[in-house]
Order: sequence, then C-alpha cells, then structure tokens
Amino acid sequence: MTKPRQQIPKATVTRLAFYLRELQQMHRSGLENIQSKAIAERLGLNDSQVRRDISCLGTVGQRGVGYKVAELIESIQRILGTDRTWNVILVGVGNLGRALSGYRGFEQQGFHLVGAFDSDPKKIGTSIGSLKIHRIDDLSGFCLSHEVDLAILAVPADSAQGVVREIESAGIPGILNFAPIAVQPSSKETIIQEVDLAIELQRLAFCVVPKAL
Amino acid sequence: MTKPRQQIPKATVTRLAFYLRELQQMHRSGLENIQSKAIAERLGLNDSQVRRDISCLGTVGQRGVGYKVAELIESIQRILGTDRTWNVILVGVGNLGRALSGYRGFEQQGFHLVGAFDSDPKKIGTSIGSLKIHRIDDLSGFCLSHEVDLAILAVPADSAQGVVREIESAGIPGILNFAPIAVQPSSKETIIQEVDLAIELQRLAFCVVPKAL
DNA sequence: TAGATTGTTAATCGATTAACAATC
DNA sequence: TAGATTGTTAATCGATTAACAATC
Repeated sequence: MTKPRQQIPKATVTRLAFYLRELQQMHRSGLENIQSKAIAERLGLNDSQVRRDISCLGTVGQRGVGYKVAELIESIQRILGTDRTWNVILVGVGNLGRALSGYRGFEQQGFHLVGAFDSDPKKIGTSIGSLKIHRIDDLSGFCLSHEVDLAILAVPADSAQGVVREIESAGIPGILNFAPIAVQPSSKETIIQEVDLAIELQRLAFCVVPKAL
Repeated sequence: MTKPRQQIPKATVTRLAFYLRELQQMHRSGLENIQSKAIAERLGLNDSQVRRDISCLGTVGQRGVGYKVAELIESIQRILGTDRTWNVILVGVGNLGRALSGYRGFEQQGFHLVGAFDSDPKKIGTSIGSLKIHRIDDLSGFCLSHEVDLAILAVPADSAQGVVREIESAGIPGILNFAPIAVQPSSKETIIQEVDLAIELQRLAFCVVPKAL
C-alpha cells in the first residue's frame, strides 16, 4: 500500500535514510536479499517498525524470503528524492563551510556542489577545491544562469537572517542551516533544516552524564 | 517540579539545547527577561510546549513576567551537563575530521579538544591546529594520562566498527559518530550518537520534493 | 486592582510495538 | 508440505496542545 509522500511520518523519513546508508553498504559487499529483522538488528530498531517504514514505499518484499536489496535502495531513493542529482550551493566559506565543501558524502548521495559564496572580499575570486567563491550579492544572478535546488548555510549567527532572505529571493526552496541561530523564512514555502554539531555533542553529553556522576 | 534526568523526554532535551543557543544569543544582546511565547515564536514552536519543557528544569518563571534569561541558561546547562568542561578526542583526521577540529562551536559550549588520532603513518606526529596527531593504537595509553569524556569519530565506514571497540576499551563512555555506517557498541553502557550530514540533506530534499514536481 | 504569564491538567494526536493471518 | 517472513491490525505508549486556575 503506497503512501502519499505527505503522509509519511518525519521519523520514518529519517530512518529510511539510515536504511539506505546500510543497504548501500550491503549492496557493495554483494548482498542481494535482506530481512526486516536483519536491518532492525543492524540499526538497533524493532523489526515491526522496519516493515512498517518499508511499507510506505510501495515496494513489496517476498514473504518467507525478505526484500531485494537493490529494489529497496531504488525505492528509498525515489521517495527521498535522491534518485536524481540536486544542485547545491555553499554560502559562507569560513572554517565549517570549508570543511563541508570537501565532504565526500554529499556527492555520493547525489548532492552536487555548484557554487560557493562569501561576503569577505579577501575570499571572493579565490577557489576552494574546484569551486570559485562568489560575492553573496551575486547570488540571485548566479541562480538565473544555474539551476540551484538547495543552499547550505554556514555563515556566522549575526549575518544568517539576512543571508536567508537573499537565498529566498534567489528562489532557492531549501536551506540546510549550520548557522548557530534560529532563522525565520520570509516565505512559508521555504524549507529550513537545522543542523548544529555542538547540539549533537550536548545531546550525547546528556545521555552520558548519569554515568559521570 | 523538577524531573529526574532520566524522565526527561529525548525530544525535550534536543529542544532545550536549541533554547540554550537562542538564550545565549539574547543574553549577549543584553536581554534579561523572556516569555515562553517569545521563545516559541523564535523557534517556531508552541508556547505550551516551551513551558512544559522548561518545567523539567526545576527553575521557575515569574507569573505575569516570564523567565530570567541568565537563570534559564544556567539551569539548561546544568541539565545538559554543559555547566562543566568536557574533554573530547577526535578520532580520524580526514577531510571531515580536519574540519571538525577547527569548528569553534564545540569550545563555546564547553567541549574541549584534547587530542587527535589517526591510523595514517603520514599524519601521525604532525599537528592540526594546536593538536598533535597520535597513533590510534596509543588511544588507551593516552586515556591513562588524560581524562577523556567523549570521542568524535570521523573515520571511513570500513574501519569504524574496529575503532569503536578501541574507544570503548579505552574507557570512553560516549561517541559522536560521523562515520557513515551504523556501529554496534560492545557494552550497553556506551552511548553512541549518530550524525550524518548527507542524511540531513536527504531529509531536507524530501521536504522540498513536492515543490520540485 | 487589572493585566499578563506561568505551571499543570486533561484531551488529542501521532508513533511504536506485539501479534498473527497471509503467503512465498 | 513445513518453515520463514512479510504486511497489517489493534493495543500501547509517548509526545503535543488547548485551556485555565494560580499568582506575580
């Protein structure tokens, strides 16, 4: 029973991305079939949950046997939207931005970095890897001649809100926000996904504390 | 009504870390009082939820007035465990690891990088920033002379599981895992927190897709 | 006092899990 | 057929929200 995309729970989407990562690993090592129980064990989940998540895909397994790895990979990618290439720009080429630009994992999942932007005159015109660094003011112009799907925002907290407005007016519908501050979209249509590495460490620390006492 | 730490929902812990980030920003700009409604608006949440989350802290606001920013910051930090310094090591000094080592946000929240480790002989003995890079095999020895609380794991998928075992046998109770694969702790006591930047982009892409069609 | 906002309850909503018929 | 595993239902569990008495 395929679910309409919009009815798929957020928690399921996140888990599907994790299943995909493991399945790709398994596929590389030549595995052709997999069971819900094996996926669940590998990720520390309940096997009912895995089957329920997979049932959102419309793809079906074979009772008594399991799922075909290649098929699962394809249908998860179709749901997530990573069965095609996404053009991504990087806004903010500081310490973190520089790191993100060199991160291989993006490309592997179909996210292609097509441009980098910064406001620092010293950086503009220089390159980072194979990417030229443009002025942030040229963002809208750049988007006229390039199809840009997503922006990775890695600017300081102070300038984040202003840059979000520029990204929106350039017509980019999605922002992955690494700036350590909450930003408001001008349009309700804009999707903003927050990531904060320090917050991840804090979540970890919270779980460790009882032991530390 | 203070809640025992263990009864605080995971979702609340994550939001508390986000509140903290905004409150610190507000504190820097001189704001002394804040209301649940203002916090909620800034983060796109419901104000009941904010009050309920805050009620886990034990700290109380003043009816008709709101909460004291400085007090809230302190009590969130106390709950999260970031009212003290955490010593952190970085394991894997590749592209991403290098980036993470230069990330300022960790230090700002009390996470102090005390060592870096890699298996590549060419890297061992060199430095990254002010950190010397040690052999992974020296991890246990290092932990005998240094109090290490957490490890940031940024090695390739292939070696991740083995390195987790080394980290565990060195007695480190928490791991922030950037390796793009699920790893199993040997001990149930070990806390592993997963982070995958490509998965964050996939979650964003999923939300953007309906627009892209 | 009058106005505002908290702290908390009860109702709602959504997500997880156990269980098992269907079926390969 | 016998054994295994899916797909799905119903029960459970947990998280969110509306509402309002308490109170500054």
